[in-house]
Amino acid sequence: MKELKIPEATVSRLSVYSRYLTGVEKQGIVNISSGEIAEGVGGTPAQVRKDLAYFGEFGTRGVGYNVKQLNHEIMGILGLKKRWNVILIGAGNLGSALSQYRGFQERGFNIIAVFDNDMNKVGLKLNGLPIYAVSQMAEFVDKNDVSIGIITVPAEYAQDIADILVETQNIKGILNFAPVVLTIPEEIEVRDVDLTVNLEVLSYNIEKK
Amino acid sequence: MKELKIPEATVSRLSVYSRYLTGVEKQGIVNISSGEIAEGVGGTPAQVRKDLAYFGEFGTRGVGYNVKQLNHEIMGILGLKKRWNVILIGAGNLGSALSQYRGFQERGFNIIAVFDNDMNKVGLKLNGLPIYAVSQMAEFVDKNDVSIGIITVPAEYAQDIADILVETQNIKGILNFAPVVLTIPEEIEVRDVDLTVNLEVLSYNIEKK
DNA sequence: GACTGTGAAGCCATTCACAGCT
DNA sequence: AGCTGTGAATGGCTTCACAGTC
Repeated sequence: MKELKIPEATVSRLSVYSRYLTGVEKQGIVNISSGEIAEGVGGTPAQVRKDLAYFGEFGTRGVGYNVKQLNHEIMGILGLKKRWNVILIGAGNLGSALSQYRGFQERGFNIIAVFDNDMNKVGLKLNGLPIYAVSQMAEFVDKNDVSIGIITVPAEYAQDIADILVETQNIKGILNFAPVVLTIPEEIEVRDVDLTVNLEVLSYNIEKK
Repeated sequence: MKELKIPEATVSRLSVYSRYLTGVEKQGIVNISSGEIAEGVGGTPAQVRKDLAYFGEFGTRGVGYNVKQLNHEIMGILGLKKRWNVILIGAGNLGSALSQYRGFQERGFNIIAVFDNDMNKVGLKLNGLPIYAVSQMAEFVDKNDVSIGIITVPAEYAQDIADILVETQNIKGILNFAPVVLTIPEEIEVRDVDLTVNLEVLSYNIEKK
């Protein structure tokens, strides 16, 4: 095992491997080769082995990997052995969809509250989750050990929300769905999810032909 | 201008540049430098110039780029001068969110119908869009010149939906939100959007520190 | 003086190919 | 024989640095 710089693409793939392995595990399969994993996730065997080798020697030569054990290792690497408390800001359509998204729960992310500035929504529930006013957000974050915020407000409000989250000193990461670049101190992790970019790359690739 | 292989990352960034320029254009700004674009989208000036240079010489030395003209060029490159007819398969939460998502409309993607196999939903409207049965999908695609399908069904049904879309001979691209690898003939473009991967990379980056 | 366009250099990620275990 | 782990080779993307143009 080497303590090298890990490619971000490797980390993304580990996440995919882990979800795939979770499914395989449920089927009761005990061992799996890099080739089988590659097949299952749409990659190459060499890539799978290289990705895993950044973090240790998890396999057995001639045999492959123990599914359960490997998945456990990967989840440890990704920080998924514990559960994360997450809040969602923006009770619009996308926020509503994400608040109910099974995948987050299944992978250890508990969305515990939703925040919005629309006073018609505040006090109501969104898929069983309480909706609070943004003015209550900082206090809530600190009291409830929230470390990740998901921003699904319109672009023009995203920076304001980010500023409040940063101030809490508890938030360590932000998943931003607003199509705007956030200015955030670098000790806080930010990832942008851009839904239209994906459609536009598709459009480009189609037209190119 | 060279007809080289274009990095996919470049295409993604062009999409971001274009959306940014659309905003700048609305402010009535006429010219912009690579440095200003970089600032606006969170990149570097050299990157911006290199990305654009793959497709032509759009700027003026000493001056910069004409905002409106550059945006028009980029939209042409991305295939966004026309509008695309899009259908959405899966009238669940995520589908509902996407069907209403402004960003798609604004960028030239018309979602014209939603399909679902839940007979309690079929016949109803989702944010003003008709919900049809999946059995009607192939016919609809061919009659309405639909070229892109957005899959938001659970993982276990995604391949079946993809198979139907492929059969239509009209669909040219698929945006897949199901966390599963689709088997698709290579003449059809596929892009996967994986929501949990982003959260897990965030988790990894937070833990790493 | 300001800013683009671009070859060259540098850096990062993927693929290859094989030694090393079981 | 089968499959992992990994240095080396390759390929691709980004950054640098400067010539070219206005």
